[in-house]
Amino acid sequence: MMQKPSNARGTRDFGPKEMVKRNYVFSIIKKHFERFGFQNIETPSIENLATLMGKYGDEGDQLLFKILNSGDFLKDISSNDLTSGYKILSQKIVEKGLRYDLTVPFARFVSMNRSELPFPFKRYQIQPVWRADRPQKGRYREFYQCDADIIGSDSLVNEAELISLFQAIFSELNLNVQLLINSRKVLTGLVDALGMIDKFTSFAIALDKLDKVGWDIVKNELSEQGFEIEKLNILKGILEFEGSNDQKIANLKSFLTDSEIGLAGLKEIEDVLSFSADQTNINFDVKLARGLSYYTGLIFEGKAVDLAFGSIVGGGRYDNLTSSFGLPNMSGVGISFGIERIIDVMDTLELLPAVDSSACKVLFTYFDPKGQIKCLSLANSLRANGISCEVYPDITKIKKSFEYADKKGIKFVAVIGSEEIKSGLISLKDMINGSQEELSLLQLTEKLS
RNA sequence: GCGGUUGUAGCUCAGUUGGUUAGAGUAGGCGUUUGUGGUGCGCUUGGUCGUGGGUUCGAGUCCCAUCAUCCGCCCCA
Repeated sequence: MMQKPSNARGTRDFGPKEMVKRNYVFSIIKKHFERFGFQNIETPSIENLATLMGKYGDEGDQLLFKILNSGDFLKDISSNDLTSGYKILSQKIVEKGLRYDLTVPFARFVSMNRSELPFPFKRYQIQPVWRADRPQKGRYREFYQCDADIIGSDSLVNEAELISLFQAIFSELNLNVQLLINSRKVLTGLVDALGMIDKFTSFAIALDKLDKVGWDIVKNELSEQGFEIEKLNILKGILEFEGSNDQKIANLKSFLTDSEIGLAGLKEIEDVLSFSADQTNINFDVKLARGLSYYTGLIFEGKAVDLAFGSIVGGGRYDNLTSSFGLPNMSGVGISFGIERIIDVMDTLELLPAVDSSACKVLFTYFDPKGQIKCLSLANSLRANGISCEVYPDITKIKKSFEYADKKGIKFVAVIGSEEIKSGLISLKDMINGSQEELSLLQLTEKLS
């Protein structure tokens, strides 16, 4: 019996129409990556599980897709192993996993190729990643990440370049965005000033959801962690402070006077902003925390202004990404474009092209075997001149080929019948306005070039 | 991992308190004086009602389970 086919959970097919839209966004991002001097690399979909495990926290480890060993994966398993729980057992029958992000494979790559790469090394990578997450709106089990990183330089010029890159890409995509920036050091300074330096992670997680859940919930969560109410009230004033980036920095300076690291963070933000000629869509936001634990310096996050859709860009500076692969002291900074969400947002705002600019321009059609042969050779002449075209494959009612061209959005149909073969001309019909004209091959080539 | 929503034709959905051969629109196919598409008209192919159990004389409709879906939460892009 035939069973109804379906996609694996959380995965999607992309038909020709979707691919036109996706390729449009991908190509613009790729173009700007290269314009800023980033070099393309790819890494395998499959990594050794040892490379991936422990890099994303306990939650992340659970979301890794694991690949069962091939062959008789049970041959070395004892009955004792079978009763010791899935965690122990899976270590013995699973050695590989699907990549969870592009950053960790990149770190492995840099560590392995350190002697051959030019440093600072700037790479970009656009590949799918997999997470065994529960799918939701804007969240899939297979999705593309689109990362650009600079590793091996701690200059703030790199941060400034990434901000320029961000602005260049969204300017061309014509999507209205805002970039929030902050520094992990400022956050550290804040926890320090609150006297709770050992609670940094809980503090960052609570702060990160302030916009979503409101101050009261964040306050309760922090006071349960042991933060003092009076100090939290002072914090509230800082978080709610409104003004220009410079005013916010000045305001925080007075609060962080005793925190060396906090002031250093503020200085970094000042410096990076001073590199940026256009600051209209850049906002210093103390509330920005970002979940990933490997960030150590400046962090940033991009959001669409016209549509609430979560963050569509994330990034920041990290100091020790490659140290777990045996390459210490490599400072890097990276930006990741959430391309699936960018596409979703732009699709909703109807900013994506509906027609394929690379589509065929002409469909050749005919009535008999003589016309068929003629069409094949005419098509190849056009192709030799860089014009994309196709030949309708079947001898059938001519109407069929017109419907086909219409559905595929092919703009012209060239008809070759006995009259055309006799005259040596081509009847070319414009499918948009319905007009028809007779052209020589030369005229046709010129018309479509 | 937790809570809720929804599963009927390729797609969007209707289907009254359980009651004969499960409907519509749209898409697809064929035709509409055969060398011309988009709009019209006529005909027509598609469904063991997500799957598996149960209650009943009788289940698309009620109950249980399971899978999928979408929406929240955790987390994340």
